[in-house]
Amino acid sequence: MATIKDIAKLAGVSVTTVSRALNGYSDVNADTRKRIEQIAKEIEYSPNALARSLVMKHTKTIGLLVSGLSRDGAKDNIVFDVLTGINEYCGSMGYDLVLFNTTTSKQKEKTYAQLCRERRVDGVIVQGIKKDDPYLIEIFDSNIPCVLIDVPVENEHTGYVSTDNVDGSMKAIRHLAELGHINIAMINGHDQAYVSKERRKGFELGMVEEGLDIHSEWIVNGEFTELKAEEVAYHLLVDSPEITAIFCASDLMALGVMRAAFELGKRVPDDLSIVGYDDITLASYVTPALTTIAQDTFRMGYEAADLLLKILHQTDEKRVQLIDNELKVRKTTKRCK
Amino acid sequence: MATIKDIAKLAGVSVTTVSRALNGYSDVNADTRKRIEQIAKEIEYSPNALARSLVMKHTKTIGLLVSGLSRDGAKDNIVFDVLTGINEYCGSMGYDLVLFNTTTSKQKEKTYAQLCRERRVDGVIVQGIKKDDPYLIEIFDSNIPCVLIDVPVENEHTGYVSTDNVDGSMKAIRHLAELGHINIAMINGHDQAYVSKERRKGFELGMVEEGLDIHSEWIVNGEFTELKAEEVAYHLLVDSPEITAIFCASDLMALGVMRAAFELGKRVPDDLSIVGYDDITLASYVTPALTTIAQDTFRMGYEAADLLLKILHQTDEKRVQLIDNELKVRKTTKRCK
DNA sequence: TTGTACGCGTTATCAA
DNA sequence: TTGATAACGCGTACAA
Repeated sequence: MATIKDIAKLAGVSVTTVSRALNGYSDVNADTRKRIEQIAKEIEYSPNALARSLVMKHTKTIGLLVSGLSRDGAKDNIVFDVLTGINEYCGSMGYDLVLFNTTTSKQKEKTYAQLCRERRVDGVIVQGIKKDDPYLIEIFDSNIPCVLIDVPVENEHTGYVSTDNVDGSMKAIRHLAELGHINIAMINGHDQAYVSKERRKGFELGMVEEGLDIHSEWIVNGEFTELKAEEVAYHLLVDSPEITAIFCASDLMALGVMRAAFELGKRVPDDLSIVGYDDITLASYVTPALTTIAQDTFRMGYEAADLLLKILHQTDEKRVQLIDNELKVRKTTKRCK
Repeated sequence: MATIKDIAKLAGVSVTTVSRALNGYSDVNADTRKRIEQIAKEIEYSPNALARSLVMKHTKTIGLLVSGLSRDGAKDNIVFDVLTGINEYCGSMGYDLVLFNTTTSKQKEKTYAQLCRERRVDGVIVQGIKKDDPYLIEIFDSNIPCVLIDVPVENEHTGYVSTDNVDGSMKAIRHLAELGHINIAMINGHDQAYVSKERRKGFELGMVEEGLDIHSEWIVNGEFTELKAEEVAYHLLVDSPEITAIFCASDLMALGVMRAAFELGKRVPDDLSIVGYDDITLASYVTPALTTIAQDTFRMGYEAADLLLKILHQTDEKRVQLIDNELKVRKTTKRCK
């Protein structure tokens, strides 16, 4: 593989001159520059990013730490959407992405800092991390620039992007209340997710705001999975048939609830109204189409990358970026009988 | 950031010894090794992969060239699934993934070889590339180990993984013929995709095998998009109401055809049977659930990574890996009236 | 405008 | 069992 040394030899100049010519420095003769560029093209020279990074102290790469990069993560397209957003912005800024492997046990031995430092990534974007993940402390303590998705951590070198999950949930409850629903239940995710806490808070705030009673036994965890949500919703609806509406902390769980309702012979939305969260692709394709709180996940990724690069270049003091969410009324909610 | 030099100083030995100790060489005193490891931990040393790669001539990274990494690529979860499969295998083998940016115009100036050589990736996996993409020639001509998804290119250093698209399509036609369908149309993708050619061939072979007439005007391109497929299917069904079944080269397009049927007041599957291709997540969630030819896209990614590493280490002569596909009969196909 | 010399952090060769 | 020393490919003071 060709190096600047080869070019130097061929052009009869020193490597310094070649380096300067190729990097667009002004203090190099126009003729020599042209000659050098010509030769570079001829021998198909590509700069060695490794060698360059070694001396330049930056790699122009962003590390990606993604938990949901597993087989069933495909159903909700959230991870993918965020990834796409990150990719879009990073690409436009000349940064490449490296996917870290946190899934396999082999790599799990490595600490967060080790992972990042080995590859010498300039910064990291973290997605799908749980509250009790040991990485979280490391992220905070290390001095590696980092942006998290949906996990509020703030620091000199770390920030986050999220949506207003409290407000989003309140929108859902308001919508349900407007339709005359009083007995509203909630299927939440799990206690290891920050969004779950927020969405529950929004649920409760919304209920209070609307003057509705909160039955704490009507708030159950569905583990963010369709199956578990189906199961808990089934029992919930059997035990408390007076429930007329369920707010779910994710669309996937809402799908599970729809199944449970079907099994019990309850029609959606006639007998049971359902509101989801996320607006995944499936939401608008299932029948009936799911009413949900939409998050612009692509934009979350895009803004995360933007925020990270700003932290990197210290061009901004901002450490938090909130994205709008929006109630999308479709076919799973209806006026209470 | 700590280096082996720091450790050497602290331990009172040479860098050579440190290097050997940390890399598990046998010719180093047990005591010194222990001391070195101890110090390494204390000062939080991580090896610099850049420096190592510079001398080792390999980076333990695989480059990913993905075309469908765009916002609407989320609907069909194919790209994501393949990515997950690649990630799974590479992770288990200690390889990291770097996502190349081919989408943005800025990076589009770079040639394939430049992209790969700059980052010094050990190999590349290419997905979603079209027949007329200039990269294709480069992939063949360069000597960079590469595995393509669904593009038959074979070489000393390049191979591919795919499914038997001819056979898959024949399965679809056989199924339709068994149900008594005679007037079968096909919505294909576009001419820049290899799979389109294959699936068309399978369609035709299947029709011949079943003794059915092929109407060439009943084979139209839907560009692999839902919208375009809906449009062409609409016209097709208006012009030729005798059509009772449509085979689509992708599930997304099948969804478009379902819409077209709905607009025309045709019931699926009573008035029109539809078979898709891919078995994306949406396929089993829409109503009626889509009959389709399922591809194990996760496995395609997994096997692609496996094949690539084998080419890399020259442990196998194999350059092609075919994955099974399978007809999944659901609710969009029915006996012809 | 150009060249010399050094350093980035590592591994590898050879000699001690 | 250990240590100098030379690479790897590049950028950059400093000198010319």
